[in-house]
Amino acid sequence: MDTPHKTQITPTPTSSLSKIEDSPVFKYIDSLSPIEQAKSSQTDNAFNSLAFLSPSSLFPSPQINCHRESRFSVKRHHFLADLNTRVLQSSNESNASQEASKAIEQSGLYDEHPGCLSNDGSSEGISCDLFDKQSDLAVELPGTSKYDCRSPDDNLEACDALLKKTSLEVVEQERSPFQRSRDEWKERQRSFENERDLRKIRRIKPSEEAAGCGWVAVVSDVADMLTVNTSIIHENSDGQDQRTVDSGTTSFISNIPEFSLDNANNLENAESGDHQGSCKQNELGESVTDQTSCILSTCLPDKPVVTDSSLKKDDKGEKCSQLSRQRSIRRRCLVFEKSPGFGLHLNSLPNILKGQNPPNKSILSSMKMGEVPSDNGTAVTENSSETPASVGGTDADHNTPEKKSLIPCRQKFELVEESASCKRCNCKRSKCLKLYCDCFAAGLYCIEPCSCLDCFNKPIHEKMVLETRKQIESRNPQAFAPKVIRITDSVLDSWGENNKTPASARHKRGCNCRKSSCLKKYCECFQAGVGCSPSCRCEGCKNSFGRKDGCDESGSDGEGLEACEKNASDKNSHNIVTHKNAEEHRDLPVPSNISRLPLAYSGKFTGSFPHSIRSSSQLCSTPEHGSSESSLCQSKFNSNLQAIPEDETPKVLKHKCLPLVLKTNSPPNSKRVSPPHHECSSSTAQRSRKLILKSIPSFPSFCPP
DNA sequence: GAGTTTGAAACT
DNA sequence: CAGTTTCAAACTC
Repeated sequence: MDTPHKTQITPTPTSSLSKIEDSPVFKYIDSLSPIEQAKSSQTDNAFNSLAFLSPSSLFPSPQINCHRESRFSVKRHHFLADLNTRVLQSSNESNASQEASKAIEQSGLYDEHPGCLSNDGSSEGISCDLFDKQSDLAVELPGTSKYDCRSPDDNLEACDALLKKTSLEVVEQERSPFQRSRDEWKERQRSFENERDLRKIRRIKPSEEAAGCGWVAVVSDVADMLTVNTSIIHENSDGQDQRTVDSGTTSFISNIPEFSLDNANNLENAESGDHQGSCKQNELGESVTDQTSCILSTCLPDKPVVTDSSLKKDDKGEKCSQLSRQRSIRRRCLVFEKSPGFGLHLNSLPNILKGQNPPNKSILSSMKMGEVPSDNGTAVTENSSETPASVGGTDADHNTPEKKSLIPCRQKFELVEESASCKRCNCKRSKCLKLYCDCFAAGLYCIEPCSCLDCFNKPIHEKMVLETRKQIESRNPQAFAPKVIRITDSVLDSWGENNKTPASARHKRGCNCRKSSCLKKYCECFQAGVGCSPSCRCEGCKNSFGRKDGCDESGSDGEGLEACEKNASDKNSHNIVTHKNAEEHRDLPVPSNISRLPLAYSGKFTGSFPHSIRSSSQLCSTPEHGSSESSLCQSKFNSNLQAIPEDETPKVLKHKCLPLVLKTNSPPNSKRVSPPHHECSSSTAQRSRKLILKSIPSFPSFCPP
């Protein structure tokens, strides 16, 4: 590998691919070398600035943070203990000159297969802190290595490699606390920087994709990002080629520059070439078609996730295929990390959808992003709001809970961002620095597809954006929080047996519609595909997904339904999908044979993309979502539900706001928090209140923390 | 594509 | 907090 060029480093938001060579990624490589400690603080400074200005920090979408946090914690708990043990065991074998990053990564791997090493449970004298911190790093970049360690053949090899690496960890322990601390900080900075670079690279894509956000472009884009960890997979799983520096970042370095929309093959080759000669050939032999599939697979979790375990290394080809899938998984994970504030904000949903272009693209994305087909052919809904341990009960045999809980989420984020790269806002006067701007509201920078004027919502105006954001948040802490949250069935029940929507979600603050009867996308509830709740102040609510007064949206309400269907048929009739089967329905409130686009497909999207995206199970757990009638309409908006951050719900649930939240749900400064309108009969209003009170115990607080 | 409608966001 | 204005998306033609 080429010697990194160390001098220049401060990547600007507009840095190009050419700068990658000068980018932190290379620095990261440097960091892997033994002389790292001798580096000056200059690097640190650079990192500091970058770290704090990175898009992620700039758009610290609450849900994102939450997600990360939860994810980190989960992983840590899972493998820290094992790691400690492992380190002790391997300390005797120290022949290491391996990079810490690899060790860390391995730790993640080990997490997946603790059994690959004898676990005597001893953890004497090992600093838990060290691993704890390393684990963080591991999570940030390649954290998902665990996914790759699934195959039996890989396990042993990976474990061996892991043992080798641990020596480094031991060395780490011997260093002074200060030094360690500093190194750890550096590591973190690098992680951020790497992430930032990835984003930059991706942001360059839009221009390249000028043609219009073709699905290929999007996929490629994703793949491009995901490339980062590919080598890791091979190295970890094969252990045959340890020559490379092998940190995720390193791999990234080698691959990204080579990657382009045109040479996805190169990408694949580069990934597999060093480690899997046979596999390489195999992949090559599969030609462009396979290329696409490979790339797609990277975006699509379903296959890898579900079928991995079932894969057998019967032959190289099979093995290669497996690796390819594993790669996909990793990539997804990485992408997730990079995502800036995912457009969970309701405002973002429309944009995301609007950007969808060709149906095929959408289909591809949808089919793989949101849906995680089980090996039995059924689809498994995402269920990430659950704790990893509790997720994915359907096929735990295949995958660890974490797989399900994490991958789908990442995919969502990833896809959202990708999709968001397409057409988005059209602000004329807000400078895209107000919540009027969908991009800004979603925590995203405006990019080429936007038609905005005088836009300040760009990386070059980071400070301004950040300040504005802070300002808005100071006014309304929930301004950038998801507008739609999941609610529990019990809450729904408390509202009234008939007030269930396909998705057990509701607009956090409720709508305030007066003329649209909550039957048009003017209504945020309707737009999100959720029913109105008692917190809505709408007048003449006819929300087909659930009226404020508790009227069932299902068949009984001909008018609402009619409107819904009409609306759905207007532009998206072709998008209506049919239910798959009862089994799927059970998990997938809004079944669809097509997309499961995790990203929110809001009604705003009027393209040809097939809707139907089902919402995550967490969101739509109600079994009866489906009156066939409403399902038609519902399918159209299911995707919106997906916008609900996987981890948001838990977070919300954590908040112990009073049950009467419906009244207090509005942010401190929220507008239009007037009492429910009188259109609805007072009796119904009262009933709603009573119900609310009843729901106190289980009602997920809508109010901010 | 232009104009209108709508309701959230912002402002007073 | 309520009323008004601004804004951009949704909608209509």
